[in-house]
Amino acid sequence: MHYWLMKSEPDEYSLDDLIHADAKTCAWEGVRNYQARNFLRDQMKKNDLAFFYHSSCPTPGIVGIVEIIKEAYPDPLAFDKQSKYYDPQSAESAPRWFAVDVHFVCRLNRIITLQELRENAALKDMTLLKKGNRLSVMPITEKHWACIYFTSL
DNA sequence: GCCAACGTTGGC
DNA sequence: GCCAACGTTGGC
Repeated sequence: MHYWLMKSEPDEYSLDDLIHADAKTCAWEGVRNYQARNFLRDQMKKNDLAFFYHSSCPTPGIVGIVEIIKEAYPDPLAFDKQSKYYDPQSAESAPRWFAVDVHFVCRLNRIITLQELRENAALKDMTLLKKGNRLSVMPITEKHWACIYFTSL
């Protein structure tokens, strides 16, 4: 069992969008960073949990929890010429990019803001808080997961 | 393999 | 909109 943090820009796709999606489920597509892809493709397993993080918005932070319900499969947007995530170098016979399916678990009682995460000494080693970190999919330790979850209660 | 130029992320 | 910090591309 692994824990994750997944970023999404709420203008693009927010936790509310997921709550209102069919079966409260969506494909996590459009990851175009190799390190993030490797986590997603090689280490994300069914039943893993992930924090849903809102980025590039007025108050960045963790807003909810989702569950991985389908492990990695080729990202269909990479084959879609109409998509901004289209990648001509990703052949269907040798896909370069991958997606997983996630299902809504809960909204946190309150947003745990990036500022609050930074101010929590117990979280200072979190990948998210490392200088220059730009990963949209990253692992999170069980300790950090529990710490964040309990502060949300 | 080096590295300059360019593009992107994402907080502020 | 600014800009730091990366990641990618492509000439050499």
